[in-house]
Amino acid sequence: MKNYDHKIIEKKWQEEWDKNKIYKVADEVKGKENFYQLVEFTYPSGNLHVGHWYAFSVPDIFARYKRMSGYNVLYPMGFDAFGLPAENAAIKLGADPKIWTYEHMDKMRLQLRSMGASFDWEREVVTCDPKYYKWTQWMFNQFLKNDLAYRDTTKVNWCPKDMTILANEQVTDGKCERCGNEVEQRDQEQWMLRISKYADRLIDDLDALDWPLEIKSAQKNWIGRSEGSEIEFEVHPHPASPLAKGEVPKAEGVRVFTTRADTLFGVSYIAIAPEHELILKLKDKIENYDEVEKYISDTKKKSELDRQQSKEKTGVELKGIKAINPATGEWLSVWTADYVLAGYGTGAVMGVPQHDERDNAFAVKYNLPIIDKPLVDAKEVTEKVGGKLVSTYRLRDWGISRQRYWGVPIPIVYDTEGKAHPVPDEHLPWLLPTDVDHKPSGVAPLSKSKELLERTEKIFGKGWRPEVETMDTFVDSSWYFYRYLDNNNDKEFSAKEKMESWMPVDLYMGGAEHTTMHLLYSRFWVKALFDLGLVKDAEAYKVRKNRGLILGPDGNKMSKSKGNVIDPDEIVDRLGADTVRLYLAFMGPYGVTVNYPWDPNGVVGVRRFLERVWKLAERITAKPAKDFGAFALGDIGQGTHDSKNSLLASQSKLLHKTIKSISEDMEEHKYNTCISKMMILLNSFDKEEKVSTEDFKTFLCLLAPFAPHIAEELWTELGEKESIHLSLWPKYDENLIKDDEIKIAVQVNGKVRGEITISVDENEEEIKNKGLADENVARHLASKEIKKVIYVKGRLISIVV
RNA sequence: GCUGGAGUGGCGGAAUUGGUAUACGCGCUAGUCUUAGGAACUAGUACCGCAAGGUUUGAGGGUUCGAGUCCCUCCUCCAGCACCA
Repeated sequence: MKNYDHKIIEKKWQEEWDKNKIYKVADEVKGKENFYQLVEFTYPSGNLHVGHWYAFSVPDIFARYKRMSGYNVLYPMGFDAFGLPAENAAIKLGADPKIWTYEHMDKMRLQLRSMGASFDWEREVVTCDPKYYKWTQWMFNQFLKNDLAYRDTTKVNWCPKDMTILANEQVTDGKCERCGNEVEQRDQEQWMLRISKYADRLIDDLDALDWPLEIKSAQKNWIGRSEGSEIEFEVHPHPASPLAKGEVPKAEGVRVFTTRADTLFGVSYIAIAPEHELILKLKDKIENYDEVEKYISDTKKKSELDRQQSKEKTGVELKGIKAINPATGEWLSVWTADYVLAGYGTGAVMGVPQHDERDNAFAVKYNLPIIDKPLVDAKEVTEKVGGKLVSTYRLRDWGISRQRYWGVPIPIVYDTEGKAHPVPDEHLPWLLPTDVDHKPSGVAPLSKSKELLERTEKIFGKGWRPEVETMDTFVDSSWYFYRYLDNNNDKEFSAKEKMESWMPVDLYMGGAEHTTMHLLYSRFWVKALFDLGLVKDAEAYKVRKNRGLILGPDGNKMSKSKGNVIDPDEIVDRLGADTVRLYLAFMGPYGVTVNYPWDPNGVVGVRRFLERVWKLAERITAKPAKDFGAFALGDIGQGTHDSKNSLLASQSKLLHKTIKSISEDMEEHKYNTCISKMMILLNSFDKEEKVSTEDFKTFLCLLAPFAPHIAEELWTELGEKESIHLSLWPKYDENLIKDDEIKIAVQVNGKVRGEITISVDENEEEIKNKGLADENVARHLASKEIKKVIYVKGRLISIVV
């Protein structure tokens, strides 16, 4: 046998598996249960990093384990191919975003294949393919018809120099991250999806899901339901104000939202958001309107993030107007303050310095009364003052419009009056035009496409114009898992019977960073489809596991500037895909959000393990010596385990114990301990003079999900004709793992003082006596009086003196 | 600040879920082999101590025959959210 040359065997088997299509998945297989394992598909950045390996090759271990355990496993892969990097390449390098993206996908497909993962590539999904986004647009149309999509104005960060909208994270200290220019808040019309309508169900349906609690609570907090009261306070021009001119003050109402209606008697002022409509309405009655106006325009300069982060409370009193506390009839001053957010609740709060920290800070700063009144029943008082009990949410509707090129065109056209109409289904996919200039100019790139305009006029009539916005890429990833099931269907987004056989997803593994965005958007999307009768489940993911990050060797996040980036291609080239897979799985348990640093020595240690497996195989395949007789290597079948043969019996015992515990750890995604148990087994095999071929083959089966190439190679060397990956996961024999004799500890006052060997059928009294008789134990008992002797079955004896 | 998670050798981590703490791997030390070794193999390796023995799971307390695991107080780190009324 040759040396372990990963380059040769990995290439060979990847080609062989491809050729024989061993990972091709049928929708139904007689006698097998379907198992749908999903991982978040990747953006085609053009280069696979260690994070991708961790995200895809480690879950592949589980997919392979499930397949060997008799399930019909679907483990698909695709590309989330729309998005900003392609467009930035277009702006910077003059690249065509489509060509850029498709070239990157070609490159990444090769890199992904080098993992030796068991993806069924025939089911690949690419979100920028018109065959895919036709259905994204179709779903948008469905939502539009059912009042789940609407047009509204929202505030966005606008960089006047770059003439582009910025995400919150692209704004630092109110300045554009790229050019350093001051960022403005600008009103932007956009298409919105009514995720807020689903807020209650998105919270309540979490209960039935088998998801980690931390994800559930993160989503709950994100949605942020709070139950409280809406109470109206009358607002009057104050009779004493010179602007009131003796008129009978006319009342306006300001509704406040509070979770503490029980503190209504302690209200000392009212504060409204600077954007609140009341300010304009009472413009004429506000004595210090100039000052108020200045405060409002100052507020506009701050991003929402800045407003929320500043610790300092600021505000301006609206002089000349007062509010009345509906419970007490007392006059209250009215303020505008930027700590009150227009988008949350009603955009107005009642200030209760006695019971709220922020209100207290505000009251102290502006010298407002701090009123200490007894609490009342919240429900009762709400009703008494004519308020109502309501829930309010932190979650806002989802704005899906982007003024970008490389995305799904929103399938809307406007008639000559400017009224919006959906592009009828027969014209879908509503294609992304190609004749655009990518240079940012302050308007959406699609507005410069002649082709799109001509298409629109040709179909709908002269004077009609197309929507020029594209969709947020979170839309694309909200439903991709349905498309894997039926990726070539041009009649439906996915056939009902295919969804019937596969959905919901049995296991969804992904990054913790997607907990509140992707995962929540997708849950909303599924519920909307469900309500429209388009899918059969209101939740798509039965089990979700989040994963952590792989850090650089220095314990920091990998980044080019820190120079701590591990290049997987280089390591795969040097040590092999099997080694990288095994090492990533060995670092720690999967499915917990813990970050592990990459240890360049650790990965070599794992390679060593595979080398030793290879050497053991060499011993086994070597020509058996003639006089080995009944024990000849390679000659012992699984049926020949015989307790009279002590050598093989002890070997089998460990083997079967290992099968049992690896199977258990697999189910909990503790791949690290699976590997350590394989190492222990190998250590024991190495010490044996003889190892049966059957036992070694069983070992290879355990190894196969982790290191699929080397396992396949050695399996074939041992004469097997069919792929190891199509064989069955080993079963353990309950009788073989039973111990007749076990060692138990003997404690004196909680400290281990001895160890005795007992046989399983010994009775408790005998065992206790044996323990007391142990030499070292007896020494510690000395002449002390024994108060109690406790025997924990099969574990220990505890003696109390 | 709030919420969630976590603190175990020099390092990544293990611990049958309240029952012999430190499995497995890395690193380190010594040795064997070698022209050489950043290879391979063998042995050792939680800490203190020559030893007997003692100590140890972020700190302190508690429950228990027995606590890394349960309870209370505190400290530190990580993640998410953050003036949410």
